[in-house]
Amino acid sequence: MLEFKVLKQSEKSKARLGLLKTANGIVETPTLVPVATQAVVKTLTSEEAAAAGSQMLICNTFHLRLKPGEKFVKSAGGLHKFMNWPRPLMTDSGGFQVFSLGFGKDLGVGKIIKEKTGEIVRLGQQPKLLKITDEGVHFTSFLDGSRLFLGPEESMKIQQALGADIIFAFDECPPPAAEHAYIKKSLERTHRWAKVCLKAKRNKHQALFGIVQGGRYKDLRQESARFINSQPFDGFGIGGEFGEDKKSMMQMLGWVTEELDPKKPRHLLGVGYLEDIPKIIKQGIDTFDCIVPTHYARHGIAFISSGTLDLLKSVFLKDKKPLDPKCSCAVCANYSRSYISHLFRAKEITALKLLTFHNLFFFNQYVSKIREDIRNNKV
RNA sequence: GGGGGUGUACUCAAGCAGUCAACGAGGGCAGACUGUAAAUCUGCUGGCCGAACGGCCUACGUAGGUGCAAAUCCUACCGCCCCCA
Repeated sequence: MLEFKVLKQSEKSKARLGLLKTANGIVETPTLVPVATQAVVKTLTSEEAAAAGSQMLICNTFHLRLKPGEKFVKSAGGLHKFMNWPRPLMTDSGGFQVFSLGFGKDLGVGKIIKEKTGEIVRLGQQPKLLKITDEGVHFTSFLDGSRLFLGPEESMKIQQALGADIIFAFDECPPPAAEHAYIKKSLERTHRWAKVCLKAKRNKHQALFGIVQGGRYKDLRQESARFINSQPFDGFGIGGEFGEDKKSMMQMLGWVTEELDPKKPRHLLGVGYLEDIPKIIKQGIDTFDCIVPTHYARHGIAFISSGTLDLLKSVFLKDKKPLDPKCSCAVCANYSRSYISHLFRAKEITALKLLTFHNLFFFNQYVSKIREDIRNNKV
């Protein structure tokens, strides 16, 4: 099972240094959990993901249910063996797809909304591509049009077959800027589902995290955090939206972490622009996953100590420096901006791999430095 | 030498009298992306003025012509391609 030890609680902030012991290894926290939706960190082998400093990966129940189907993964001996990742693994429950394939797609918005919008989703509203009921969510597969139903039991069953070390309760990730009444109703559903997930069977080594929702509303965030905290979960996930700016985001995170048992790990779902990372850690977050380092890499953006580079820009063709002169990764040791820029402009797939590796290494290094800072009383 | 075809913006390529500064694609440029339907998506891409509607100028091989109006029709010339001798 899961063991979580807080090695040090910062006196300057809510940040803490910890060790998360899973059946497949130990994770030093705080840590970034790179996203491996389809049982792969896109463009990298599992060995490379590890070489980039990744300690734990998160795969997706929804995607693996559709492709290849959990039975193939199970017959391969589980996710760890299937993807050759003999280290800690998480699976997301599919709750995020309720949003990303639903209102997120309809409204053309991400999880976090930039401009002030007011309340744009009302109680009773349904997204176009899927139907949310009290039992679960009916999806239409984008692969072949087939119907897929995902509810708490289904999600748990699939996650049991996949066999990750940490699995998440099936939640509704509600759209940002939904009105209070919508979030309240959604929250009741998510809480009911949380109880169903707790009752469902899972493998002995699997820890179950409950997910706190509540949108941008303080009363609902607190209510959700208290409820999830009162249940026998092994840890917490914090999901949904966090308002329109970073300040409100940190405030909202604070409402939640205040209510959570400090002895259990907290995972923030899907947040992690580089500049967000120190802030969420200071709010008491232990682990967090984010597509940014890998996703942006495939779009040509390198994260470096002095900011970001867009390798698609022609200026980099004549730039012989490494991506980041201060970075000690294998890509920076061996390749120039010029070369990587050329590969991008020539649409060579190796470009994606080189940048993904660097970004991941850079993010992991960045978080490792924060762990150091917590240890040394700097954070 | 005879016959046929063709020449369009950075490139390829549509258009074959007015709705054409010219479809589309590539390239170029700019922007977006936070529990990944994402090696993706969006916008711009002749010049000048304008926030915009729009206006003016220059442009469809070259030079003339017809016509209210030409990338589109006619004449000559130039270049490329194919077939026959």
